[in-house]
Amino acid sequence: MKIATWNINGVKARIESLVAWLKEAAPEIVVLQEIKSVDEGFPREPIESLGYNVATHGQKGFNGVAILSRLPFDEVTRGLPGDPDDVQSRYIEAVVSVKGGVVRVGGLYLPNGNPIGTEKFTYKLAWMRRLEAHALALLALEEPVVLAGDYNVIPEPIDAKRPQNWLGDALYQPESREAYRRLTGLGYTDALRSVTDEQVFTFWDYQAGAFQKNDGIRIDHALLSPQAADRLTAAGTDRHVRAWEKPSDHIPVWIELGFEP
DNA sequence: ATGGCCGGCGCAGCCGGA
Repeated sequence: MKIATWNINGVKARIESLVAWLKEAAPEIVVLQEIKSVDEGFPREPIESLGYNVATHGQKGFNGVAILSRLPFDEVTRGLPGDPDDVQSRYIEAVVSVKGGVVRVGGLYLPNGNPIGTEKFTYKLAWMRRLEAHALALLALEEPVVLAGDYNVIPEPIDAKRPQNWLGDALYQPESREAYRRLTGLGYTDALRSVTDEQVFTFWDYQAGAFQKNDGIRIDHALLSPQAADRLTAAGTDRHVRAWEKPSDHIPVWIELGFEP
């Protein structure tokens, strides 16, 4: 089964591209970030028409995440545990049944954190601590777990065309990269990095002709619990989508797991 | 070499993004 993540930067602005991509990529499960919509404003119909169940965790104007699944949801939970006062919609998790068990998918939109030295960066690091705690708790379930989304972390120098340009940026701070490494240290596998050593990007800024110059970064990731990593057969990106009319600045990232629906 | 964008909100121009 194919599971994908895509920061679409506004679901209403991207609905035509989303439908076109769902038709061609045909993923079983998709997590979306930056839907920038309240739940009632989410364009469910064109997606449900393609055979997807839709669960949203929206917010007015910015942020917002969603999960689409051709398999019925056994369970959906909204919000990342660990801070009841956090009002930002950045996490949604669902469980679906497959032959012989379940797959659990968490879709996340990790805070950008810029500029460093402000409460925005503090919030990012606190959010990553909460994600770490939740990821650890999920390991105890011994299920195939996929934590996919826009992590807003450039893990290594190879993950940026010009790493020196990101030295003062929250996406590439030592604290951000350490927090990401703690997730893999728990036993989660960076799916894309486990299938290739090559430079792969998932984001190119709208400004300065960044895509034309391939001045990109890899910040959208899928982390796999051991039970999911054991079933990983492929991982990749849909780079051509960035060249479409009115593109998101991020592209879809996908994995294939050897589970039968 | 430098600087160059986009979506939402709401109807001008700012906020947030990365």
